[in-house]
Amino acid sequence: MNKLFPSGAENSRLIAMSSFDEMDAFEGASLSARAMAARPMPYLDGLNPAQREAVETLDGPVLMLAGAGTGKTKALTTRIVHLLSTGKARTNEILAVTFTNKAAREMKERVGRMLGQPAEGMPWLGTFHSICVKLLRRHAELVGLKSNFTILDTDDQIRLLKQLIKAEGIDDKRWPARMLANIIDDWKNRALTPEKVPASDASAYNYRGTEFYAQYQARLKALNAVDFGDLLLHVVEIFQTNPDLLAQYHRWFRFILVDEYQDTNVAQYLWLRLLAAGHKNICCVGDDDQSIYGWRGAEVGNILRFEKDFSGAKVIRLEQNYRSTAHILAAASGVIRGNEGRLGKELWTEAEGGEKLRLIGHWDGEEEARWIGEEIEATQRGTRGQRPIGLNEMAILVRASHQMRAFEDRFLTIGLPYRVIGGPRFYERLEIRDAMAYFRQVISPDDDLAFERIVNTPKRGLGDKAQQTLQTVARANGVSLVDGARLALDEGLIKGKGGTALRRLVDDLARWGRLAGDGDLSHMELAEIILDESGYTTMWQNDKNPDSPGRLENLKELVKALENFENLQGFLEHVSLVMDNDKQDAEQKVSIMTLHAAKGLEFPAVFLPGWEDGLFPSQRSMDESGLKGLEEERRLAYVGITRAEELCTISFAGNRRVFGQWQSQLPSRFVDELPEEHVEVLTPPGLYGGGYGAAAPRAGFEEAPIRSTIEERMAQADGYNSPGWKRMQARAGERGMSQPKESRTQIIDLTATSSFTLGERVFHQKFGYGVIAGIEGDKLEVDFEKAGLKKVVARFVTARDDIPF
DNA sequence: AAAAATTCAGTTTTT
DNA sequence: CTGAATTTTT
Repeated sequence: MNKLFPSGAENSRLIAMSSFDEMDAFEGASLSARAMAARPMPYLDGLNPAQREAVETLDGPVLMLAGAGTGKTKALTTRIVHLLSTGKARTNEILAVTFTNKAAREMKERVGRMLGQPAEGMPWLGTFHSICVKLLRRHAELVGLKSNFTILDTDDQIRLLKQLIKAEGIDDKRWPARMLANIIDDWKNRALTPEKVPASDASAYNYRGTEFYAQYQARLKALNAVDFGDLLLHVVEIFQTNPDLLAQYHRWFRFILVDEYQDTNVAQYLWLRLLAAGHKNICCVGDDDQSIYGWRGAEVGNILRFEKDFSGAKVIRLEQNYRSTAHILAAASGVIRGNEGRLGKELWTEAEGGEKLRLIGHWDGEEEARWIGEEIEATQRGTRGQRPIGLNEMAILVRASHQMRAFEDRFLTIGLPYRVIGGPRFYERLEIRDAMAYFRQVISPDDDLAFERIVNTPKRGLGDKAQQTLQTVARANGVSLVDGARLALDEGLIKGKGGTALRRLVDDLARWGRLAGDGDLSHMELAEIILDESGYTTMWQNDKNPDSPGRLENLKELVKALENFENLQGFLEHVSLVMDNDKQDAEQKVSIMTLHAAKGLEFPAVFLPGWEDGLFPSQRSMDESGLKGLEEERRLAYVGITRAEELCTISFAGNRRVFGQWQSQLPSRFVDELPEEHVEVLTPPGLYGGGYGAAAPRAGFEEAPIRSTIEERMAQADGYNSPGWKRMQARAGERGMSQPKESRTQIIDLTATSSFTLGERVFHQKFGYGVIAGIEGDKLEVDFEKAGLKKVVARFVTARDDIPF
């Protein structure tokens, strides 16, 4: 045990720290090395050769390139077990870092299961952020913080910045705080402190970005607070400026494991490099083809450079896939092949058979949702001719969250149970954040941001002016806002209704603080008291909005969640780091989530809607990051396809509502990259080929309406490589959209004004035949024979005699 | 100071 | 088209 601690003359800080560390040291070490080594190693049996190599290569740097579904987690957890079993390391000597809490939890569980004992003794298995919090609490004073610092979330961050911006008299309309927050985040991701921001970034935020960054950091320090980026950055700084302390950790963490290495940003990379500098026993696991977080600072370069960074690194490829059919793998490979500069990896499988991927185009987003809904029901029943698949085993993966809406709408109307993963998070809801601000204020009275949030919530008659007074008094006396409030009250600066209410709040806060200190009450009781006596609960009870009852429910849930924690502090810490809330309900539901949220998951049946240029690949990615952006989008496509085990259905729509405005869409370029021989094109009769709803060009009769012949339609129907398809793809280049176009996906002139006339007989795909009763720009009022009077968008309607059949 | 009206910007993706 | 945020009205 003693060898873990520095012997002889170390400076006092290290000694002090050692005693701090002892708890961890004794916690984990249980089985003696010899006892473990003598045991057989049955856990190695189920591994394929590559996995086995990854598990057994314990010393020196290892890069495990693990493709999707190749048993990465298995290899990683087995490696930990192997380290422990061979006596190479004890539980507390392994630093294992993940990105998500979910991944950390899963790893803990699996290690525990394999060891046949709870893995509680892995104190250093966690996310980058949670491990950094642990480290930073120990050494906070080295960066001028107190160890009870608060962790701000994005919301607090922006409010803080807004204050700074306002104070400088800048129009935060032109220069939003949001933008500044993103800039600062980006700098922090790149491990740049205000002094280190390069000159090339000087123009950021109207040439005042660095200035504000420095101000912001100073303000954080004054508030004894850190934001997310700081967690990494402060720890890096501590290590850089305290080599002896770092050396201590080198001895401490004898083996380092990193999950999802392709997602690390510069700060995380530096952090790892510092920690691994001694022994170089670092094993990074990742897949360059699944790097999809470039936009938030992840550097694919980190994984591409690994061999250079760690000389003598062993690179092990896991390529045997245990998840998907050969068709799915081939399709995924076909798409990802389009990327340059890959480390190179080809997934293969022993599995045989399986269905091809399915590709289908739809008229618009709503029809896509409708079709997928029906398809899900058919798949569930097994009507489609293969085994019935439960709703839990199906997922819809979208590029952007706003796409979810169409599915939710549709599924609600047909009563198909669904769950949205990664939607608005529980702890981000207004009422939860308010409640937590109360808790924060009670626990740490100096938390001015919390005070600002609660001072007039519920309404206490303390408006802008009163709050301004508080700020002034607090600042003039150099005290926190609560204390400032006390002073202001004593001075009689705030009178009347607001004064009374403020006095009451201040007294309440003090009282709750004492209750918290006494420890006579459970923290759950205390929480309830705070919420009730502050009038916060009452506020929602009196609110007549339809969502108020839900909010009250959430507050109840919040209090219930407290059960699992020792005290309020512990809870608040948990919340700031663990923002997940996948409450597992037992019901069978289809999952709807973004492609990003789907990474690491798998489903027997996967639907990938919205494969349209501009949506996926997203226009924004391509505008902002050009080819790099496109490649990341392509990796996203790869991630999407490889989530599927048996059935993968890709779809696109010809028309979609964007910003409330109808837009025509072209199929994604990724559609073209799907290898033909692994794809089956589904073509609902009558959808393609200028039939329904094809508003034949009517602006100006000079242009003869282009209409596909029946032969052409039939040719088109058997594949997306048909001439019609190719022609449409060729037209993708002309982004002008000025002249009417015809194609199987109904490219329609958006700029042409409607040329329908009153009284004209028309046809609408959903409502049938009708007569035009009114015209408003591109909107028509149509009196339908069956459906009655409706307003419809002109291009949904075609003249009666356009109907071909 | 609170409610109502009006404008405005935004849709990736998140530890 | 929606929700947030700002401005105007009460």
